[in-house]
Amino acid sequence: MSARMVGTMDGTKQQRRGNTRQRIQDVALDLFAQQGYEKTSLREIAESLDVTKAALYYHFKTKEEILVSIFDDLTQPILDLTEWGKQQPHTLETKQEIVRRYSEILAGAAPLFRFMQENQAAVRELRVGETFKDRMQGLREIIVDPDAALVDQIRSVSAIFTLHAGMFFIQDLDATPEEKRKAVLEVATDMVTQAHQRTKAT
Amino acid sequence: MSARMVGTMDGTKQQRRGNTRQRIQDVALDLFAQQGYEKTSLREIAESLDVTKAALYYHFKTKEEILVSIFDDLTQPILDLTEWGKQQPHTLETKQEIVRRYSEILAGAAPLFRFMQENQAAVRELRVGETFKDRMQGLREIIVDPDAALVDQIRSVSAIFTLHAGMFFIQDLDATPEEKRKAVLEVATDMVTQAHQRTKAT
Amino acid sequence: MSARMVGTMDGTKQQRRGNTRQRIQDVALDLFAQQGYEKTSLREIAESLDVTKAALYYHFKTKEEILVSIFDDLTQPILDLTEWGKQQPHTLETKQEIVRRYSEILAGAAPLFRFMQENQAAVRELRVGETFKDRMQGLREIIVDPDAALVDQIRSVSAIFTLHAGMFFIQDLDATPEEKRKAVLEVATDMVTQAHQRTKAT
Amino acid sequence: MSARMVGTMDGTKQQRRGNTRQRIQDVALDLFAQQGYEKTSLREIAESLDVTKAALYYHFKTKEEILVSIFDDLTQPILDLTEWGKQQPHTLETKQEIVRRYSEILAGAAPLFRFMQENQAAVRELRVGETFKDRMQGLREIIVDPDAALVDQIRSVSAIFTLHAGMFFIQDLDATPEEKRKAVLEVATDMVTQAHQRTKAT
DNA sequence: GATGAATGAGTATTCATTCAT
DNA sequence: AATGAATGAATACTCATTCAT
Repeated sequence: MSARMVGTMDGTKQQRRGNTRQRIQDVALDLFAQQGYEKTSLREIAESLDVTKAALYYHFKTKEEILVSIFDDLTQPILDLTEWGKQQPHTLETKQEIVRRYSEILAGAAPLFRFMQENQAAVRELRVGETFKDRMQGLREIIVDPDAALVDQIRSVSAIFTLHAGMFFIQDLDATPEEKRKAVLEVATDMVTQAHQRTKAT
Repeated sequence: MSARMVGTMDGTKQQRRGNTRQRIQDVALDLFAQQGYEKTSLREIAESLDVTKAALYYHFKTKEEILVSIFDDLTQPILDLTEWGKQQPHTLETKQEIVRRYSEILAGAAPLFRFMQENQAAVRELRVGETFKDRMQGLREIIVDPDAALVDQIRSVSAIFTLHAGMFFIQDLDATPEEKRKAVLEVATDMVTQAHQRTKAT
Repeated sequence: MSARMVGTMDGTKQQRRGNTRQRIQDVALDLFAQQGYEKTSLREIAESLDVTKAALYYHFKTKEEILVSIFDDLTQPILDLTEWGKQQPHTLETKQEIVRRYSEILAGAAPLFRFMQENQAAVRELRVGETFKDRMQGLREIIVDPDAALVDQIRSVSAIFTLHAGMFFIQDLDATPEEKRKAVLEVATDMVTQAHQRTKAT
Repeated sequence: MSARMVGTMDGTKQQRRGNTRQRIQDVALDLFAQQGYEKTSLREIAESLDVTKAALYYHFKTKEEILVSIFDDLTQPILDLTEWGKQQPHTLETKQEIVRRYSEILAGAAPLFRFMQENQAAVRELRVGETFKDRMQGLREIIVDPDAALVDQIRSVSAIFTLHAGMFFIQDLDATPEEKRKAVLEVATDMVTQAHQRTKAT
């Protein structure tokens, strides 16, 4: 269920060698995503792992740092994508490719993005809040043409939101996850395309 | 900043007539929206109003009930809109009108909707969580055509999501709030229109 | 169910003329007996009667005073009995008569005595605690012969305790309440008789 | 005064090794017995021990659990006695032995039994309430002959109550505690004997 | 690489009581 | 004869964090 698989080849209890840090991150992310950041207590995380709270403090300085560490690991791809995007010409093809790759990133770390979406208030005063905003801002600067009409700027931004929405608000639609992801991507691509073309048509 | 203004014409402290209940709701909504539901304590609300915590309990049975009361008051318009929508033919014009009116409802109770958006995790296990889901579901059933292609269903849902996102994620764009609202509405209308027309074209 | 019946001949809501004080006492005693003194809140009493807490304060100065008023009304018979007993010769017949009459008093105000028995800790630091002790002490002085052997003194005290216990700890025995009361009375009388006779035999 | 002594040979404050749990139980029982369960707050217990309230929660999950733990430790002997009694023939000698041993158990955990007696109302809705009832029921089944006349059944039950009463309602009689315990035991034994013989005489 | 024991600050909630109307 | 509005003090309980071992 978790973002990163923890190889537990043998069912023995003695698998906890050097991987405790990872296990904490995995369990924490699952709980954060399910119940929210504030509602998830360190006691809960510790009990889920069958270690003491103090053990968490051996690996992380604070509760926030657990989140930060997960976040940093899992949002690195956004940075990479932005970096790549900046070096490309601002063509339609680039934008479409960004949208496509972003869709993959989202799918690859769904619990984290779900968490970020559903805990904006809690996350706002945490360091990750700012960082996330910055990373998203980076993406925006590539996708949104500052010379475009307001409507088209919004169309571009909305393309990204559509991807986000697609991850969580569409679960009841009647299709396989993969079909849905494809369809969402198509809609988002479409929006970014329309925005681009209308701008160039001016 | 609050949804409903509490006229305090005179600065005197002795204005505590019958309006305390309202004042609690107003202050609570502001704080919930700013800091999140969990992070906002009853102590904080009470201190903001210069009353004791016990006074809050005279007016509301629990913390949750404060939220519920605000929510019930402020989301009634969605119910009304859905009711109206159900009685209309499922034409393009109806859908556009729904989008337009929904945009107005959103603008009219912005702090609440911002709160709901940013506190989904916290709200999920509260009664308002379910209720909100239900109310949104009602809207969806009018706007989304079950016979439409998957992409077009997504386009419709995304239109609504765009309206929501538009309220909070677009603040840095360079335009007045009213211009932005108009533009967001235009994009959303456009999406719903495309979804409708593509479906009918089949 | 309550100690004193409140004539509610008509089912109308308007029966609350001058009897509110009484109704408070009745409801309070029932709740005190069921849940204990500490666990019964004035809110609960008020809600049971469909009046406000403040109304209770119109009739009684404090929570304790509600209990005191009930207690004073209902334990008067013990005082009367003691008064009567003092004027009698300390014969066996007198003691037996005391036991018999006390059994009736107990049966006539069962909820109060149950309450006193089950809430000794709570009642100890209330005025009624002291008062009750005093009243029981009065009875004891008549029934217990100071010249009797220790065992026989205990036998006498235990007779009274048997009456008390008989009211509540014997509910599962297979007999009608009236049969049980009679049987308990017989045992108690027997104990007091044995105590008396052994003493006189010396 | 407490049931179990906590050896604090040195008066130093730094004795907090592994005995905190025990100290909590001891202090709690003393306070519960003195003031009642409801009236005794965790703050009070904590302050008596010079630790914080949170420390109590490290050792016990709830206030009730403190009581349960004390209760379980201290009423185990009743279970043992019942177990023993079940394996014996239901002779007079067995019943007398049961009464004798029960008297010792009572004396050995006087504060707890005093507490149970004086806090029946409070204890009724706690787990210990049910458990205690069950344990007493076990004893009763051995001592009370179901074929005996109602009076004799009551006589047997009353024997047990006499033991209880003996612990608390006889403090003002003029004799040493040990003398009193002996005398109470004699009375109780007598009652059980009479009940037994009358039944067999039939 | 962890635990056992504890803390300080906080939380939502409840209670008996007051008082102007 | 009673209410509406409020208070001050308390309660059981939780949390993130610390630190000696």
